[in-house]
Amino acid sequence: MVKYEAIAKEIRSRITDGIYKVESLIPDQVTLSEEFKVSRMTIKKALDILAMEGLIYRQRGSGTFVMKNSPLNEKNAAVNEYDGLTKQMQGHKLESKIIKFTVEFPSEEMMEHLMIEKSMPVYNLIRLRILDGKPYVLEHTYMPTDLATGLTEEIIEGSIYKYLHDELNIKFSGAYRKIRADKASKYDQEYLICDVHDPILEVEQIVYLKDGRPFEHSRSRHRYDTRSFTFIDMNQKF
Amino acid sequence: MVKYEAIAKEIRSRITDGIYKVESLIPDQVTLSEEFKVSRMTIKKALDILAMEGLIYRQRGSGTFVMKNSPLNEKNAAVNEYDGLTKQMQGHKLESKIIKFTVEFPSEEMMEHLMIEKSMPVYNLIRLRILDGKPYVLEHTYMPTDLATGLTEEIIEGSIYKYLHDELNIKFSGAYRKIRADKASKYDQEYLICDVHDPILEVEQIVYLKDGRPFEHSRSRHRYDTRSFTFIDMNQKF
DNA sequence: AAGTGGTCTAGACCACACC
DNA sequence: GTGTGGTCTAGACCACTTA
Repeated sequence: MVKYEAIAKEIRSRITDGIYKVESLIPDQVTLSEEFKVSRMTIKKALDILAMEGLIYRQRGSGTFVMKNSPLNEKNAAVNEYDGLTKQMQGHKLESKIIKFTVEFPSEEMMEHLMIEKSMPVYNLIRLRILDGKPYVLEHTYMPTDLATGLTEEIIEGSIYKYLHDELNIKFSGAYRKIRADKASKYDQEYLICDVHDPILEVEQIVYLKDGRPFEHSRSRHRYDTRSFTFIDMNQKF
Repeated sequence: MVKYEAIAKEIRSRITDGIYKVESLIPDQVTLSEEFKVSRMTIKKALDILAMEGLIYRQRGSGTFVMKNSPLNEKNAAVNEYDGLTKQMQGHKLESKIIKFTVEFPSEEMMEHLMIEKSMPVYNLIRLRILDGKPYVLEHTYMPTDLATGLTEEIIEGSIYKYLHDELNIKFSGAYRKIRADKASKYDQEYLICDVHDPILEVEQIVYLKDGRPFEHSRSRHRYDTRSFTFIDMNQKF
């Protein structure tokens, strides 16, 4: 681990352990650089991380404070979802029911989303994810066959992302997401076991590889009463 | 403007103008530092910004590429909302209809969200925002009276955030948000002019001041067919 | 005036990819 | 080996707050 990450980790635990108390000043950057025997730039980089996490707040001329933080101390499962549900839901029983698993040529829309030619086949996958025995989310996923090669029913019954990571050594750079509310389709009603008039929370997602190629397009449809998305925006310019 | 911001801006326009073409290498950091006559650290800081925006991707040993970007070139009104709707919706006609504007003692829930005592009065404000003549969002807002002092009907008919910024010189550090789908309440139906069975997209938001104090709690309820939230997560660790 | 955090420099070394 | 980006340094200057 690099120095600034290690220092950020140490200071973070001092905050959560109460050594640096809420709403009080922490030592200034020069003092910290002497304590950790690093340059001030390195200390600043460590503090940048904590500021992005919303743990501290810095004011030119005054110093660095520990933030009052109501939502931050909670385990905030922020909207970082492209590492898959399996990883997020550790400690829960997560099952997958495969509803559809085919290979087909892409639609116009999918050609655009995945930036592929008509001739590149895509996996078309519909999975119902069941959390602790209850229907949780219905996922409609498209992946180009040249990037997610060798998918089998066995793999997609478990964790696709584990397979991609461990077997194909695929790395992601990030994702584009769109969240909206929608009416329940017949599909939603059947598999999520919800009423015609129950709202659905849909997350449309395009995941990108490190080189910028789109790797997956999916629409995840959630029951309105089992899922919400929380996140934190800190340190934006005003 | 500081150097690295100016350089980021220049490189950003070279990308959007097609001078640096998609999927191709851009000049290396040393070359750029010579061109802009700055140190390499400053170039790196400029590139950090563009990487966070998802415009470029850097690979150790290889260089810096322009990302293939479908959603990124679009005007992505990301989820940075605490600077108010007025600022975001420039070019559109935005009206506000005040439905409720009172001062009251906080509920247990609001005491917790805003981290205030029972004795600190809060503004309770309900506004319907009307975009280009159509009902757009119904906002339920609570603000402590000691932080948002001097609110009047006149102010809240326009831009509250402009008042806070220009008159009270208040600065924000960020916000906590939760997005969910919900059924339409009687209120929603009446003011957003929607059907009993239309889903609602609700954004719950707590905005924080620079010193970490909670400044506003709001629930913004949107028609499901007029609003979605898009955002980009880039450069996460995997 | 003193002390704080923010920026910037010039240079060094390292990790990694490619040849 | 060469070239790339990532980290780190020691020091400088600036912007800002507080006294």
